[in-house]
Formats: sequence, structure tokens, C-alpha cells
Amino acid sequence: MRQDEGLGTLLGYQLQQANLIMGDDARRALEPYGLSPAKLTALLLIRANPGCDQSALGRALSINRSSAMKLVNFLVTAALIERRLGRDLRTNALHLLPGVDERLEAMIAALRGSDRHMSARLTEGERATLLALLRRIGP
Amino acid sequence: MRQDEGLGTLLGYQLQQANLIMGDDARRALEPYGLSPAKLTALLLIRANPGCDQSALGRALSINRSSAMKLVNFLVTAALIERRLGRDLRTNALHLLPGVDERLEAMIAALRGSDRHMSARLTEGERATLLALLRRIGP
DNA sequence: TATTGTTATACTCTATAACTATA
DNA sequence: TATAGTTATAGAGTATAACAATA
Repeated sequence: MRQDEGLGTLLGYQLQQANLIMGDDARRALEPYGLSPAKLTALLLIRANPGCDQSALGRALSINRSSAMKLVNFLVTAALIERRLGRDLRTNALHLLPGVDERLEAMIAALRGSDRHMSARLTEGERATLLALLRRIGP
Repeated sequence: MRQDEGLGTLLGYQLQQANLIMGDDARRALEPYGLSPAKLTALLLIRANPGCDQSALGRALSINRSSAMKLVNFLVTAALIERRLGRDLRTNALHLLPGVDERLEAMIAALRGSDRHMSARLTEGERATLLALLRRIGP
């Protein structure tokens, strides 16, 4: 199949392609832990914000309350976090369960390994340049 | 909500963030045409490979035959393409319907507008650098 | 035996809408 | 009246498994 010419000059298209490639590998790297990259991100957010509630987590992940609910349910069922009583009777407070912090370190190491592997064709300087440019994407 | 430190130094994470931002805007830009970026990509592939079959299209998009089937069904129902008789009696040949080529140009213009808007904070040189670096992502 | 299209089914992620309890 | 959690439901996008027709 021939590629469309012009598609390759769109930043959005190249971004999507690179993201698919890295995402697939990241997913593979986290498979032994039973977590997707998105779920690991949620876990890291909860670790950085112990006691946060589901709605705040959802906002940070750009998903709504209902979707955040499902995500939290999964993490609770997987015995990674727990819901404690929050500042309100309406609100619950999310906390990592004991021992999860250590397991998180292993997951991050796996993710970093994947990240390195998929950017192996870039020098350190190029990698830093890429990171800096990506941070400036936006309206 | 505080961000996890370290997450921002992962290429995969920044890639994902940038991709989400650009993808949202691209989706908005194509809304008037009733197409998602992925569906436009399929259309561009069919234009670049007139007479291709569904399985080849699927392979080019990294989706399987069954998913390609659904995609082609959508494009047929939207009166954008048609299935003609292929080289086999098993195979059908995908072709753009008359007039779609012109409409495609408008869609591409909208997409390019979005692309430029979301990379407005980059110089031309930086944009080219980013494109080149993204192309080198991979194992 | 292998390939193409097709259908049925299911899974993931997301959203909307409505409800309950609390504030 | 507004907010947090919850539930039911739906839609997009993907996959697997099976089947028929054709090669």
C-alpha cells in the first residue's frame, strides 16, 4: 500500500504514529503487572496526592466522574488502593495500600526501560529536545 | 492535584499528552465533515491506492479484517466510497465516489489549519526538528 | 490449504442521564 | 442549589472465532 503524501508532514499524524508505537511497547512492558499505562498514571497521581477524591482524580486525567469511578473500582479490586472516609460524608479519600509503593517502583522501572528502548535511536540531547518541543504543543 | 514528578521525563507520557491535545483539536476541525482523523486517514489511503481491498487497508491501518470491514461499511454508508468488483471474486476494490476527491481537499485544509494552530508556539525550524525526531521513534 | 469477506460476540474506554446522600 | 458518588445505558473502536465462497 502506498502512503498518502502530505500526511507525513502533519505533526498530528507523526505524533499519533509515534504514540502508537511507544504505547504498544509500554503496554507490553506493564503486562506482567496487570496494568495499562493509563492505570499506572492514575496510581502515580494517587501516590502524589494521598487522600484525593475520585472526582479530582478524574479531572486530572480528563475523564468524568463516572469513568473515574470505574477506574477506581478496578484499582480497588486489584488490591492496589483503598477508599477511606473523606473530609465529607459525600467524599472518599483514595490511598495506596501498604506495599504498593514498592511495587510501583518496579513498574516505573519497566516503563522507563521501554521508554529508553523506543528512543534508542536518539542521542541524549535529541531526546531532551524532543521532550521540550512536545511540552510546547498546544493552542 | 499535584503531578507525579518523573512522569514528565518519560517520552511516552509527553507524547501521549501532546497527542491528546492535538487529537482533540483535529477531531473538532473535522467535525463539520462528520469524519474522525482515523477515518480521514482511511479515505486518504484509498485515494492513494484506488482499487485496494479491505484487508490491505486494514493492514495499512494496523487493524484486522473485521475492524476494517466496519470502517469500510461506514465510509460506504456515508457515500464517500464504493465497493467494486475486485481482481478476485473474493475481493472487492475500494474507490472514492465522484466529487469526494474535492471534498477531501477541504478536509485536509481543515486538518492542516488545526495542525498549524496547535504548533503555533514552534518556529518553522522547531516544527521540522520535531517531525524528524518523531520519525525516529521506534525499537 | 489459504485468503477474503462477513457475521456474531465481547472487551475497553469513554460519555450522558438520572438517582441518592450530603453539603 | 450544588457536589460526590453511584448506577444503568450507550457509543466508538478494537479483537477473536467461526463460516461461506473463492483461489
